[in-house]
Amino acid sequence: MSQTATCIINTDLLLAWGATLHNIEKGQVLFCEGSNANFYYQVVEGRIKMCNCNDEGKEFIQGFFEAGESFGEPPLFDEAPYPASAVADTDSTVIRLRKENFLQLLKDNFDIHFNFTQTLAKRLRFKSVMSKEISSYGPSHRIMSLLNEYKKSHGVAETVQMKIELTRQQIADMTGLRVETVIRSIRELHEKGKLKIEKGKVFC
Amino acid sequence: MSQTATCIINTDLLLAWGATLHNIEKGQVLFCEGSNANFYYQVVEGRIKMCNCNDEGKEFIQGFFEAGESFGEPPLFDEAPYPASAVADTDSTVIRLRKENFLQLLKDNFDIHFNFTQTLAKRLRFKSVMSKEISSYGPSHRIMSLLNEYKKSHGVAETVQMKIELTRQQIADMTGLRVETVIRSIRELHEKGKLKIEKGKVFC
DNA sequence: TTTTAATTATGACTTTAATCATAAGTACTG
DNA sequence: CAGTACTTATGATTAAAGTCATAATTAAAA
Repeated sequence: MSQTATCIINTDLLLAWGATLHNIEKGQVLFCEGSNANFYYQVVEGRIKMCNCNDEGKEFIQGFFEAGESFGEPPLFDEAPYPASAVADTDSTVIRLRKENFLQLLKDNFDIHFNFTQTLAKRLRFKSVMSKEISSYGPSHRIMSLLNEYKKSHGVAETVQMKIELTRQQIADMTGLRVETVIRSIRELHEKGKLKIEKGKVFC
Repeated sequence: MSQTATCIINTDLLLAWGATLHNIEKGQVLFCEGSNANFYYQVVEGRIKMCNCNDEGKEFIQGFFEAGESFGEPPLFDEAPYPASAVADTDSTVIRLRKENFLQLLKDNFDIHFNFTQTLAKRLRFKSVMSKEISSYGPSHRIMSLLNEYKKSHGVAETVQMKIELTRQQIADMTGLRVETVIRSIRELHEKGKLKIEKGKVFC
């Protein structure tokens, strides 16, 4: 189930460098927007949500991170506080390594450093695509674009159909729309044959 | 004028590695969205705009890059095409280095590699902030947030006032709004004393 | 300085997604 | 399998930004 093959950094290596494993329950907060970063984090099992909460309580989801993926890295490099909070979206296991050890690990190992740089580049690409979508297109287009990125990140070809493990609310929070708008747009996309709804679940 | 101190990679070093300088006129395109990347780019003088053009001709500006900053890097690391186009916003000089040489340069020099990783981290932070703003807040809030980021990227403290070298149209294209909306919002912010308009120019 | 181009300004109207309210469907729990 | 919680569904209304049209400033060029 968990795609250990695409781990950013091998779990055993992290453990050898002094990393520790942590089980966290759904809903538990790992770190908060505005606080300082002391650890490098990687998902071992489950799903972590990075999100912002605005003044009126509306949530914006920066992204989900699954097995093998790292998250919350920018503050390790620019000394500024976290731009978003990390919350367990399902019961999860994460591995974390002290910042100093992580930076030393990068220094000692070019391949890992380079692999990590590739990760940031990919993340940047995802952000570029989503911000373009959010600011230039209407609901349906945004949603389709998100679903395609979702598939891509799960290694599924655009031509192959997969079950999308996101609620309408989560899609809304990732695209800057309201639940009702997402529900209506997805219905419309279903009617136009651009995706399929089965027992409420989206297949795309 | 040009902040050579904060160069991602020293110009002389790049030249020693075989980089070449290029003068480009305002409006000239350096590379296009969807094409493949062969070079690492850095601004020597002037300003480069990274942007997307949607179906209806509406432009979305991913960001501006000024003296010392690099741009268009993600494709050098993930083999995918450019997510946006690069256009000279003013007459500019850029320095570019063949991809293979650039990657070798990173391999041979940890400090540069690390410095580069820091750059990507900062860029990612900017994108996180802007996408949160665009999807969660109204025009005035988005604009203020962009202007603050603009100041930060120019090394100006939030408390100090500076002239914003962006037209209303450019602000609109960076925040996903329309010119008229930006004009009206900036007027309103001016009336509320959150910024100042002098001969049409914004001071914040 | 005069002309021209680009940018900012403002009003009237329209569209679209947000909001509010309520109901139906699905899935988890004891 | 009944009951509860969550998610999806749908209609009616509202508000806010987009659109269109036109004018006034400001900056650049002749």
